[in-house]
Amino acid sequence: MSALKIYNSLSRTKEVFTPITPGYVGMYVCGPTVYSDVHLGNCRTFISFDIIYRYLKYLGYKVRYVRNITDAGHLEGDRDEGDDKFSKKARLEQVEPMEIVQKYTLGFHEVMRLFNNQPPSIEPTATGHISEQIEMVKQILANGYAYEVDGTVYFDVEKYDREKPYGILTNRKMEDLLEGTRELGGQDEKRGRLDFALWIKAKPEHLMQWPSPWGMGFPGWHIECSAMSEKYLGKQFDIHGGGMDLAATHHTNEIAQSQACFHVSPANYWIHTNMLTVNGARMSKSAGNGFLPHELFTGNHPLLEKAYAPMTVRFFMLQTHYRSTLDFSNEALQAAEKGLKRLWDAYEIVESLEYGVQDLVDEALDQKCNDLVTEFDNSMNDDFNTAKVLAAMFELVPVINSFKTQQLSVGNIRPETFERLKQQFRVYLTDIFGLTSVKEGDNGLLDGVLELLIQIRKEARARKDFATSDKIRNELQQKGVILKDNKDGSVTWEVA
RNA sequence: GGUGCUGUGGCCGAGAGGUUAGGCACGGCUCUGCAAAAGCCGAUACACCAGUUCAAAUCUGGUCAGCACCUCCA
Repeated sequence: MSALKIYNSLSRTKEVFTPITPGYVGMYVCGPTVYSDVHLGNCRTFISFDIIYRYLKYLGYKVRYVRNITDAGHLEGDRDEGDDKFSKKARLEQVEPMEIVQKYTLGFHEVMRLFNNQPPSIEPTATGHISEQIEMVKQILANGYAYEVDGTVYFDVEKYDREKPYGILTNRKMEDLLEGTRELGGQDEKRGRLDFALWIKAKPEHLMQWPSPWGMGFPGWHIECSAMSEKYLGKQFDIHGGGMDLAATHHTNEIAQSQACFHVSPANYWIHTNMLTVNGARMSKSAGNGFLPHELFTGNHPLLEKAYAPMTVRFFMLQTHYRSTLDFSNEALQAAEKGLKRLWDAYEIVESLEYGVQDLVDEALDQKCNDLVTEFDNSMNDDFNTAKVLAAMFELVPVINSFKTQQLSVGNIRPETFERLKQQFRVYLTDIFGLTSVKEGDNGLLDGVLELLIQIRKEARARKDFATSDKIRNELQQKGVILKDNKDGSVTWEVA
């Protein structure tokens, strides 16, 4: 089997993945800021990392997956002043900031559950790690990479850059970065234009504040991830992930903080997932083009023609590589819905098939099946190329369907080939891709009624009373139930 | 302005010097009482202009168009 290769943002190339400790992987992913509902773009990132998490486990690694909840310190504006997002929202809704945090954390978890994302191993919160953040700020100060001005502590970017390249993650030079920022105003406390706050002095009316060596205040946004990743994964760990939008500022600052504090680069592999777009423009909260998951599941959105199941959306995302932008549209979603059904039907068929007696083995067919199944792992090892895995799976669908219709016999391939095909189909679809059945749940009553109708129709057909049989089928179809007459005389039904 | 990325058939999207990606939609055929489903076959392609090469959608240079980040956002 090929070795796992991961595109590393640090080197901008695909690298063979080698964990620090053989057999173990530490992975940190930047989680949501819980001051409002997560939109689909956020979900895409977490679904991408869920697949990565599941695949690493499939490869046999023991994975510690840490994903934080940001519930403090995230400022509204681009300057290190003003309220954080929680305080602002709390004032708006006239509740406690922690009520905001609780509400949207629960909502986030519910959405993750609907998408069948596995929970991370540890989900630490910023407010739960204030002292760790303070300790880190103290150490950075002691190491000389930060300075305090009136209760606020800033990171000295230009000093840091003289020793370590600050813009290493996004390949930017200091001069270019400075060019893109405004001049410091007279009232600015910061020494350098790129300096960012590690700890921020709170105004008396500020709702969320903690005591620190610099007075009452709250942590800057970036320090929480550095402090919590160090606490649970160590000063150096394997993978750090997040959305691409976080690379230039948040992750760049994380690297600088950790280096300044511990003198090592925190993560070996940086993975960045690309954005979800709507009509070619990035989906974002501020642009107002965000889709909420429940709008999608209910179809209650002006741009949606119908509702889409969570699994349809998950599958839709799997059809694109995680580093490509993915454009969101009705057409694409409908195509995904049909494609998933075709694939899932084939999966159910292969699950129900048993290997009987070996027939004359069709060498070309046997080889084709084996090659396509081998493609699954090879494609995933090539930087988690889920789209390519799906292509291989779809190529197996006609083969599987032909086993059912007996246009091909299962005995035409070797028993070990069949078992491997069956197992890998299941493992990939359910364990790695995390897909579940989109069918309606068990409904004994409906089941019984339909069996009766199918029986009456069968009798009508037996006496060639097609008017009656067609009436039953057509009217059921209008009610949303599709009957299918199979070759072997059996009849199956499904909800449209 | 800086840093990157992208431009693939009607739509969505992989791939990456020679070999069918795949899905959806479309056309033909088979099966079927008729359908549906399924199977088989098929058409439509790599933004533009040069260059390298026996061979380029794939490499190089240029042109055009778009996107993202550099400011809160996954």
